[in-house]
This record gives sequence, structure tokens and C-alpha cells, in this order.
Amino acid sequence: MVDQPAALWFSGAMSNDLDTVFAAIADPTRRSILAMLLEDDMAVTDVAEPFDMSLAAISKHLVILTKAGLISQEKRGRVKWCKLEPDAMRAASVWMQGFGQFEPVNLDAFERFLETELAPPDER
Amino acid sequence: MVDQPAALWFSGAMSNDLDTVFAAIADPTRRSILAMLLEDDMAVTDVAEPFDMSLAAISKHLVILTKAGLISQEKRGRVKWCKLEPDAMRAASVWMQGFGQFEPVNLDAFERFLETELAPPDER
DNA sequence: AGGTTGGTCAACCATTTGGTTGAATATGCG
DNA sequence: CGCATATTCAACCAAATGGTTGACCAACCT
Repeated sequence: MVDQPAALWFSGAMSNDLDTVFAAIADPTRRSILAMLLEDDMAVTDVAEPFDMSLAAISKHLVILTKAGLISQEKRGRVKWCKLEPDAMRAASVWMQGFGQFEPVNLDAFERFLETELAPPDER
Repeated sequence: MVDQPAALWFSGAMSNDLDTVFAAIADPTRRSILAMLLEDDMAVTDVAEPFDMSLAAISKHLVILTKAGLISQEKRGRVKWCKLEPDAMRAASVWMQGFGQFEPVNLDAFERFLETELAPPDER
């Protein structure tokens, strides 16, 4: 069972989701988690590994990301897999784009960005 | 300077600015303020007018937006003018774009968004 | 000078946030 | 079965957030 049914994302509930999404990505730990999941799906324990905080804390962060729709979690056996759900960022992205025409993403720059800024903390 | 930045945006100082920017726009009041300033520069009192909260509260919100670089404030005479600074959202936007190829801005969608989500509270 | 307007400051308050620990619940394994 | 592993739950805590009020300062207008 995926905790976050896809159909719900686009119905009325979408409005205040901007709150939830922006609040979720305002935290550096959670941004790092998202960056990690960009490369691959991960189990909760593996997500937690590079961070200097308890598993329970990471578990809470994952709940917040899930409620924001930014990831989904599926339990297979005793491990719960976390999967990035990039679509959830679309509405937020659209909102931001309204404030200026940002040039199309420079992938080189983005990659450097990932390295210096978004990598899990043990790499900084 | 709008076009220079790639190198600058991604180097050190930029890091915690993502925190600040995302935290700033996570608040609906502040998003409304930004939307209002999208149309025109405004004095603090005028910004506050449509909201059901004290001037001091709005003043605090404006400080937060200023610290995030999302607006600037200039005092002329006794009135302090607030001006949108859209560039501050660029790094944040780039970060988000990394999570999916969002189609180039859909203006219709954005306009609907403005109406339902970003209009000052007296219009909702 | 004296009063009004624009805005911030300071102290305070309730709620939320991000973390901790220890116990609890599943699930898998020998 | 009995134990280890994966994850969450519950209670707690300190700090940050979003708001209030009342005093305050600065600038403009007679």
C-alpha cells in the first residue's frame, strides 16, 4: 500500500499543499534526503545512515516528506522503501516561476549544486 | 546583475539561503505579500491593510522576506517602500527544477494559481 | 510647538518544530 | 521457537515561529 494515493494530489487538497511542500523543503536534512532519493529508491535505514541523528528523527522527516507528497513509502517485507515523487514539486515550481523568467536549467550548474549543497552531510 | 551569477549562486554563501528562501515562502501570508508586490511596489501600511493581523506582525513578515532577499525595503520620507526582488528565487527554482523536467511555464496554470491561492486574503 | 501618521521595538504568549530516548511492533532467519 | 533487524510510537525537551499589545521614534502637517 502506497500511503499517498495519486488521485488525491490533484483534487482540491492541492491549495494548502504549497505550505506543506515549501515547509518540507525548507529543511536542509530533508533536502539532502530528496537529493539522495534522486539517485535511487532507498530503505529508511539506508536513508538515515549518513546523517548524524537518530533513526526516529529521520523517520519523522520521511513522514513530513510523505505528507507533502514529495516521496512515497511502500513497505515490502519488513523494509519500507522510499521513492521520490517529483511531480509534487510541480505546483510549487509553477508558483515560483511566476516571479521571473528563470533561464532554462543549466545542468552543469545544477550538478555542481548537487555536489556542494545537496549531498549527504558526510560528503561536505 | 542578472546574468553573471552561475558561479556565484552555487558557491558557499548560497547554501543556507535555500533554507531562508524556502522557509520564507512556506508561509501563506508571506506568499500573499509577494503576490501583491508582483503587481506594484507598496508601503508597509498598504501591504498590511488587507490582512487580519497587526501591523507589527506584517512588519515582521517583511523583515523575514527581506532577510531571504525576496524583497527590498527603501525608506523615503516616513514611508518604507517594499519592492519585489525576483532574482532571489532563482537558486531555489533551479534546485526544484532538478527534480523533474517541468514544462516551461504554463501561464494559464499560473494565473489560476494566482487567483485561488495567492490573492490577498480578502479575495478568498 | 503639538498632533497625527508610518513603522519598529520589546516583552510576552501559545504552538510548532526538530531532536532525544526507551519501549513497542512487525518481519525475517536459524 | 527465540533472536535479530527494520521501523514506528510515545513522552519529553529546547528552540523557533507567528502572533499580540503597548511604548517608542521619526517624519510630516498645521
